[in-house]
Amino acid sequence: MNDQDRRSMPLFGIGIVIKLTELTARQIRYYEEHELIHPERTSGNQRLFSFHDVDRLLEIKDLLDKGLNIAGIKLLLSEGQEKKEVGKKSSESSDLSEKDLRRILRNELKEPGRHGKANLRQGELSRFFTNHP
Amino acid sequence: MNDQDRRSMPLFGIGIVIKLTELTARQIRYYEEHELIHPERTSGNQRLFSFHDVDRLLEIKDLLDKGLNIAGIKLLLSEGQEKKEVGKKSSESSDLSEKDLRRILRNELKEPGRHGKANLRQGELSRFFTNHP
DNA sequence: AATAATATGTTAGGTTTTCTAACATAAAAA
DNA sequence: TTTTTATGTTAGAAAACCTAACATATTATT
Repeated sequence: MNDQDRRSMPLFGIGIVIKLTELTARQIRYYEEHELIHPERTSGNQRLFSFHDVDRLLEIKDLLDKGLNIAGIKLLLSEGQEKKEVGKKSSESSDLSEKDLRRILRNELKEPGRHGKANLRQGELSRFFTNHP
Repeated sequence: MNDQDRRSMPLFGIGIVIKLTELTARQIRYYEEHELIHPERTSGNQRLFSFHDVDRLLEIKDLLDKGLNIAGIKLLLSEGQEKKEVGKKSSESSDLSEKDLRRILRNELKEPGRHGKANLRQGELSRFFTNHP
């Protein structure tokens, strides 16, 4: 089992995730509804979150704090996932380059620090529990 | 927050622990009843296990496989916990030195390997998720 | 061998947690 | 001003978990 597997292993119930992220259940489910996270389910349909999911949620929280909306966050976080996106004739849903948009958003956020609210920074949970590089 | 805190942070519901350890709920509760583990509880009295708890459970499983009973395991695993054991006039409950007993049990187990049942070895879960030293 | 202890299975009834779906609403965007 | 967005709240149902009790196979003790 590699690091990637470990980070995506379904481990946490929503109750613990609520405490870890300080998000509400409603928020977490809303972000899932909008495909920002994709937690597993138990056989009985209860959500099971991985380290990776929790990291994403912390990132989402951070970006919302910074004024982004769900659509923007979705673009930002979908970085690197556009692997075998087959059959998408250039610009399926938006009409300006998504890569450019991402770059814009990215730059819009380059002023760091001074957003001291979350008890766990950004996407640091799994790093917290995994390696200290 | 240090490593110790991380390892003892209550994170897992019993359902996930059942999968991780391949123990039954009955077994896990029985081991708690006999004070081999001390999982936290939610405000609603549901058990919440830490990495450390899961490690202990894997160790317990291993030792049971090797023929130890609960009492023996309890002695073995209580290693290092006899810090400020005040007011215990020498041998409270047993009459031969507990330290000796532990040493005996310890030696009884020095033939390793060939017990290939558990899917996760010994007390390796949290190491799996934390540092690779 | 007979009896007792140990470790675990099973079941029942109750409580807690989580689920979806619907409606409500403040703030932001159009 | 009207619409959209992100979140709150509520209700009813399902899932997960709880304790307690009784059952039982295996192992120890007498």
